Amino acid sequence: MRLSRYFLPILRETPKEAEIVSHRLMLRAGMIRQESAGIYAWLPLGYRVLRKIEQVVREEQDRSGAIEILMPTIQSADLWRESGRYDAYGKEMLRIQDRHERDILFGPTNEEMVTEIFRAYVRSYRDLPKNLYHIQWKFRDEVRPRFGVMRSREFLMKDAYSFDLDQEGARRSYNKMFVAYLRTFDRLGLTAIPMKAESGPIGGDMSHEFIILASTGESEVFCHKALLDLPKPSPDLDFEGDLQPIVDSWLSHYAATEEMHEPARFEAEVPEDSRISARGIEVGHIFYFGTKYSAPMNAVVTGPDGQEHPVHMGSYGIGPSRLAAAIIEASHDENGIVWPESIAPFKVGLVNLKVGDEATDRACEAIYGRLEAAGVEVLYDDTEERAGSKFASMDLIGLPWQLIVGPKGLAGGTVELKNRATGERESLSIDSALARLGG
RNA sequence: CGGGGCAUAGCGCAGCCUGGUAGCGCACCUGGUUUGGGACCAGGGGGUCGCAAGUUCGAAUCUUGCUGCCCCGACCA
Repeated sequence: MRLSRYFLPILRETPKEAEIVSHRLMLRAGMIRQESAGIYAWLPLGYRVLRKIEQVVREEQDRSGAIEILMPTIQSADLWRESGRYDAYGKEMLRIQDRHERDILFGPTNEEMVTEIFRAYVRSYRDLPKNLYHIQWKFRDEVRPRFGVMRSREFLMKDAYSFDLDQEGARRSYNKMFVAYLRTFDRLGLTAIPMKAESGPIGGDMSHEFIILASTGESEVFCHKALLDLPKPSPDLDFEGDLQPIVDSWLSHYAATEEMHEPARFEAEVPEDSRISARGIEVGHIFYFGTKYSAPMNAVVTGPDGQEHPVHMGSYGIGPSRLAAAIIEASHDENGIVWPESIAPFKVGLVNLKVGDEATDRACEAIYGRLEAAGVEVLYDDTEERAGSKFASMDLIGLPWQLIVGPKGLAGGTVELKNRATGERESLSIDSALARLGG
């Protein structure tokens, strides 16, 4: 992509409403535009990132055996009356009427709908387990949206729903998601720690929030230092195998959010020099809720015993739009964003330091062409800005690599390759620079 | 939902107290000089001063109502 033809509205000054660093950087880097309180348009750079996050989430869901569907954003109130949640949900739910004055709503979540879909088709335990997920916009009318897309009213969520014959099966499904989440966050460049969460009316130990540590996190969290260095499950893991040992290895260390924190246990179980108490951002939440929806909504299957059983369900959420902000919170410096390569909007920023200089233009065009041909995502700054301004913009938008081409280097047959994360710069020949970038 | 604050050009702000032809910086356009970490000079374009009513000869400025947005707290992927 040529910057001169792209739509990248970079702000030099920080809009005053932006309080936390990710919000400031997303606005300055031209990733998002606020349209209403807690409602954002995704501009090209932001949208590229969002799609990449979505794709990583999707790949890991698929790998774990979950199956993608797409349910609507608008739901009928009647469906929610079946579960009793239409009255229970409160003002967070955006309630609307259509032209026939029928009550409808913009979905804050999809348990009822997925249960309705499931019960319409599945009759036998032989068809279980199933895990259906979708990645869809949700709306929760937060009293006080804030921090940009970190806590917005409209947000993108991946929500998966598992169906099993009994609790034992549900635990296996739960474990798959647990492991899939570890892999997902790892691929996104995040160290997410599963922490025991409020399990609601169902009780039990199957409810965890995945938390990343960040100074701007919303809640206080406590955990054992060892959790930061536990190995992540590998891509060739057999999800049909026994995942309990992996799950147990994570749960064997103390980790809790404010609400679930037990100071006495923390002090007893964790040696003083291993205690971490920090702020955290919730980036995922998984929980088992048994027959909470299947029973009232009559989602039943026939078991091996010939009897009908309400299915045991769990639901598993990850917020890609929130993750975009969370990743920035975890990965930035004073100059701007530092994208992990897995979700960077472009891999390389090609900086032409002297547009109009024939040799420089020619070299840049050649490099640009070769990178494009090799399928390397490149943003080519072919604008007539000054060098300093180009450097500042590139640092701000945080592409992992900057390939800097100017007359001085070219005179000696070199270009400069800068690593955004480390700041390290190397003078290389064009060929070896391209080789390094996979071009 | 309780408490506080803001609304003036795309962004950041001044002007308001004490009413009298709307300003600054950045960004944008033109010309010139510059050119490896956010250049300089000269010229230029752009604003129903959030909306509505009131007071007044005259309202960005005073009064009232409304709307939007932000911050602090209680709640949430």
